[in-house]
Amino acid sequence: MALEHAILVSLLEKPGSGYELARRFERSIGYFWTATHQQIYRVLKRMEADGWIDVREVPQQGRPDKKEYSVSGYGRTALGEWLHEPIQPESVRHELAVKIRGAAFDDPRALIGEVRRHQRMHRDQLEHYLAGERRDFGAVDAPPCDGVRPDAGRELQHAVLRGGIAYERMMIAWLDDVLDTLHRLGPGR
Amino acid sequence: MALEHAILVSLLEKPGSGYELARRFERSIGYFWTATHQQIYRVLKRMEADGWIDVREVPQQGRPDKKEYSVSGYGRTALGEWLHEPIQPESVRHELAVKIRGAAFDDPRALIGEVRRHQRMHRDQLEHYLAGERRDFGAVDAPPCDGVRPDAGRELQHAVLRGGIAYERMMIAWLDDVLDTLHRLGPGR
DNA sequence: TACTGCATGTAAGATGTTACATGATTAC
DNA sequence: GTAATCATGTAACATCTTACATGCAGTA
Repeated sequence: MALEHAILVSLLEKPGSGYELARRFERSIGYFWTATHQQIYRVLKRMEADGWIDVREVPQQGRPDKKEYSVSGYGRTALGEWLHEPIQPESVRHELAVKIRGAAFDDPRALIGEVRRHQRMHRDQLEHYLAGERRDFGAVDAPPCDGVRPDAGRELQHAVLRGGIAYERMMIAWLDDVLDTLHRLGPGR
Repeated sequence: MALEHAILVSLLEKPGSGYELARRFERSIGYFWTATHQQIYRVLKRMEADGWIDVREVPQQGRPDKKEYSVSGYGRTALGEWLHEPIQPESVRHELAVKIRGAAFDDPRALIGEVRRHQRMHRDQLEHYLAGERRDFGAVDAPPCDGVRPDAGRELQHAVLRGGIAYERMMIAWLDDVLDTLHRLGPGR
């Protein structure tokens, strides 16, 4: 029941159409919460019916008109309430871990290519995050100047991005470990 | 479409009933793939109908009879095929990350307690993993003796466990970073 | 007597995925 | 002309979650 809330956060950061939200869920917020455009349109309708968001028809030239959604006061309250609720344990799905354990019943070395492929994807994602960090948060971490209030949104987005970076680095290192293990084991049973 | 395969792996490691599988999905394999007993019973039925698993009625004394499932040759083939398929990108859901970004539109400091709670849970999970590692894989990493074939299943389970350990350590460190950030930001807008 | 563990299920509803559908503009 | 981008949706199906349901044995 949190796609609604992810959408609220995204619309508070910047109002936009269903299409634009779908694009954001392919990057940025999508690194921590995925959704397809079909889901988004369905949920936007419900949120509008519930009064969490307002719509504004935006006529455009050279491209189809769009509906720009923004968060209503009511939606903001709903987000606040959600923020104060404790999170319940998330359901985990690490398909690669299941495959690694399954490899014991097959030829373990057959997984090597797949693990390498994943490692490459994680390296790419890390590069992507680091490029984003350089672009959006600069290379130097300037110490906060006295009297200058740090921008909470920016700081928090950066903190989340640092989490993504730490995750990718951890995965790359772990997959090195897995590759070592797979190489040590001979051909399967 | 991978709960089937997680069940195949678990049943290959050790045959068992639906109830026992449900318990395993609360520990061990459950650290990488979650499932409730309702899901498990439903999928076991389908797998049996598809001939992936065999059932054996086991009468018991002092407790209800159970159905012990084990993987058939056909199921083993299905697992092998799945192992050779490339994994497609998994859908991510990090509710805490969404909340952290959302905190910019509320009082960031209100999240501190929740973040601390998560950090405690990750510390507990780390302790749990480390205890399991000591118990199941011993404190010393004995160098492989010549001629002694390492047990693939054991080695791979250990590799997956090391992944869990690395993940928890990364999360604990990142949440320290997040706590620093939340403290630096004053009360919300 | 009440609770916990073992053991198996059904049913309803929410959510997520995949495929289909339309139509204009812009770039190659 | 062909493909990609912008923009919005519907429909069917699969999966997941939550609640309900049963019944016996052992323990506090």
